[in-house]
Amino acid sequence: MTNDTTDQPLLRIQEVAAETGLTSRAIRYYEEIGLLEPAARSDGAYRLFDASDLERLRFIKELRDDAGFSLAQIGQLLEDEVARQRNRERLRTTSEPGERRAILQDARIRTEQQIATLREKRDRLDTMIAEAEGRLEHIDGHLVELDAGLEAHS
Amino acid sequence: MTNDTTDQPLLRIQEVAAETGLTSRAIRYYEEIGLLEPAARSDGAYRLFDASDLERLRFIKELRDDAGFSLAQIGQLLEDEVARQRNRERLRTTSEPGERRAILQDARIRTEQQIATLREKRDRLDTMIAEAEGRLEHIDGHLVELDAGLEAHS
DNA sequence: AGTGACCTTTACGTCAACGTCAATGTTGCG
DNA sequence: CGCAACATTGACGTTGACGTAAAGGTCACT
Repeated sequence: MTNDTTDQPLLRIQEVAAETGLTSRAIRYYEEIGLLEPAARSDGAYRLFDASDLERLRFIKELRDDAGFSLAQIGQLLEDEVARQRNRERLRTTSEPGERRAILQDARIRTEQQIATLREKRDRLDTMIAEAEGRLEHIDGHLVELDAGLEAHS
Repeated sequence: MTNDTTDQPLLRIQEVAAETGLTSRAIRYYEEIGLLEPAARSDGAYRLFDASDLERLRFIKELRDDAGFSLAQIGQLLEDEVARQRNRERLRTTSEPGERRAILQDARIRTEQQIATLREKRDRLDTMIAEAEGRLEHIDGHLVELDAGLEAHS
C-alpha cells in the first residue's frame, strides 16, 4: 500500500532559514521556548528538519508577521510540541483506526480553534476599517458643506 | 452660528488612562516618542487632554492591540503630531474656505491611506483563514477515508 | 588527513515598550 | 494653611524577541 516509512530529505538549519525567511537564530530561539522540536539530530548534533517542521515554521512566521501574534500567543494557538511529537510517532506506528481517528479529531479541534482566533482578529480589523470609513465620510461631509457654502456665495 | 471657542472639559492623565485603558506611563511614553502632544498644560505642569486627544489615544490603542502595529508603524500611519497641532490651530482660527479645504483634503488623504493599510492586513488574515480552512478540509478528508475503511470492513 | 563551510552551545548585547521607584511639585478641599 | 491625592521629571529595571561574537565541533570533499 502506501509507503509510510517516509524517507524524507532532512534539511539543516541554514537551508530551513533560506526556505522560510527566518534566521537561524530565530529558529533556535523558537526551539528554546518550546515552539518546535526539529525532527532529528545528526550524528554530530546538527539539527535536522523535515517537511512538517517547515510547514510549522512557515505558519509561525505568518502568525507573527501577518496576524501580529506574540510568540506566547502562538504557543497557545499551536499544538504544544510534546503532543506533536507524540502524535507524529503514533501516526507512523499505529494503524489502529480508533487511534488514528482520535489523533485526527484532536488536530481538527485545534485547527477550528485557530480559525476562530483568526476570525476574531479579522473582525476587529473590519471594525476598525468601518470606523475609518466613517471618519472618511465625516470629512467628506465637511468638504461638501464647504463647497455648498462657496457655491451659495457665488 | 456655531460656537467654536469650544470650552472643552480637559482631563488629567489618570482620568485619560481610566477612559482609554492605557496606563499613565504609556501615555507619557507616547508623548515622548512623538505620538501625541496633550492639548494643554496646567499652571503647574499637569498634562491636560481634550476630546481629540482621547480619540487619538483610543485609535493608537486599537492599532496596537487589535491590528498589532508597532508604535513606529503607528507613527507613520498617524498624522504627525506637529501637523496635527498646526491644523488644530488653523481650523480654529481661520475661516478662510481655501485654507479649511486644504486641511480637510489633507486629512482625507491620510484617512484613505489608513484604510488601505488596514485592508492589506485584513486581506492577509483572510488568506491565513483560508489556508487554515484548507487544512481543516484535509483533516476531514482523512477522517472520511477512515470511516469509509471501517464501513467497508463491517 | 586537511580544509573551508557549516554547525553547536554559551553568553553577553540590543531595541521596543513600557514598569517602577525616588525625589519633588501641584491641586483642591476642610 | 495643611494635608491627601495626584502630578512632574529623571533614571534605572524588565520582558520579549531576537543579534552577535567567542570557542569550539562536524561534514563533505579532495
